[in-house]
Amino acid sequence: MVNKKCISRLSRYRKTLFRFQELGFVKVFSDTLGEAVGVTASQVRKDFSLFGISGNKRGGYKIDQLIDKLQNILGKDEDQKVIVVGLGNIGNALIKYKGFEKEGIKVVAGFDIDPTKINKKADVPLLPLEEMEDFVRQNQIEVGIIAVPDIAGQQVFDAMIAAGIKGFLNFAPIRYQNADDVIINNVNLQIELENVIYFVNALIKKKTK
Amino acid sequence: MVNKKCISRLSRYRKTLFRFQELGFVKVFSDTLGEAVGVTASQVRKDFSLFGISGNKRGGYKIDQLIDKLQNILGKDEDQKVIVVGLGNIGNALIKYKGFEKEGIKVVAGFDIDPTKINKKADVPLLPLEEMEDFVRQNQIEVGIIAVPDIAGQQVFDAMIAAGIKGFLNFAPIRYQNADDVIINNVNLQIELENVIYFVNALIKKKTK
DNA sequence: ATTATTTAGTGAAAATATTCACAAAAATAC
DNA sequence: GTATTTTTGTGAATATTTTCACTAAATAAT
Repeated sequence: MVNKKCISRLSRYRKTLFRFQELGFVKVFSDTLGEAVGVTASQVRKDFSLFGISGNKRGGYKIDQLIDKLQNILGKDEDQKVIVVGLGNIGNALIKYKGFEKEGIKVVAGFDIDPTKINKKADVPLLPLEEMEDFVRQNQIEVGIIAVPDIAGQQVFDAMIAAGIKGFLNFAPIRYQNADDVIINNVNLQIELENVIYFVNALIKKKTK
Repeated sequence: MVNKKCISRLSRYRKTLFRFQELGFVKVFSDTLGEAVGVTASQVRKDFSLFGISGNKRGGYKIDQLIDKLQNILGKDEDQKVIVVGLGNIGNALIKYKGFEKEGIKVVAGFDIDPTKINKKADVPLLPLEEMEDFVRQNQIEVGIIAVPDIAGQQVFDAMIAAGIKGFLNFAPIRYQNADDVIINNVNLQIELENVIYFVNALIKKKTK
């Protein structure tokens, strides 16, 4: 079944395939790719079969074609424009982060309610929050990153929905109300870190007993 | 079964319980808590049962006791010290990020190979990478955050392992070699964003057809 | 006191996700 | 040109996770 985890794997396959391509490889097998990505060969084949991607028996998959198909599935035929709302530590980091551009994702603007954060002439323009809705409509932005404090989250979310944003990468540690018909992917760094701490403690307990 | 997702839910329960506690509530039911967190009541009860947490039939769970037990499980009886390696955009943001402190997690130092990033007198000291191993040993750090470029990842990882770090929150988009007996939690913001983009496109296709 | 109601705790069932295992196709070897 | 090997594609089997559904305990109502 096609779910979040499955799509993440496709992203990882693609990334690995780019690397293989750069190294001059032309074809790849499910076991090679699987090993590089850290999944089983069956998983690779099952994922591909789910999306109707096929290779050649005994011949593996042609890397070029495979990348093309993945690009198509992951929607990277053209650049994807995203905005960042909230220019605190995380928001600012994401705007400066170069990793997105490689995959055809372009952060086109940042927004904040704090006037001291505004810089319309910056490389990626940093604009006042009240300009967000117009900007989104004019530039037909579909995806936004929320990096505001939890207290401001719902309000910002509502405004983004009103402007027409359909997908959210959300760093604010809250669950949004009226979130039907949109995609929300929550990233909670606190929880991720707590997870590490739990399993480290579990590991150490296991060893000492 | 106790897995990453399950522990994440415990973290979310705890967070929600703190909120309830602040609002003056004394007890909570599995359905109330579940709704607040966004999971079913059965899921809440199952999770608790897995860790031997019990409430009272018809009486629900006492919030104080519940928090205590969760603190115990998640290892927050005392402060957890972590370091950040890599003082680029993400690394810096994490050092300044206040969200961790609330849950008893303290970022005690940052490290980078670039001398211009060093500031030993900062609130959270920013130190040269070569001091990392000593620092980790002297302060008995068990958990570290890797926020270096992928190219530097493995080397930094090896050094951290050598110093005795047992758990990693990793932002570098690579899979580490020789990663047995340690905990690695990978966070890949690119993949998370690509996920949103995929599902937004899928959503829009579904509507227009 | 007795009855009715609510809610935890938990095995069983259902739903999901992953792996297995093998047939069929393609390439290679002889 | 036939046999052998390799690797895909996939239905079946297995494993994992979540939900269901019911028992039993606690509380409240009569």
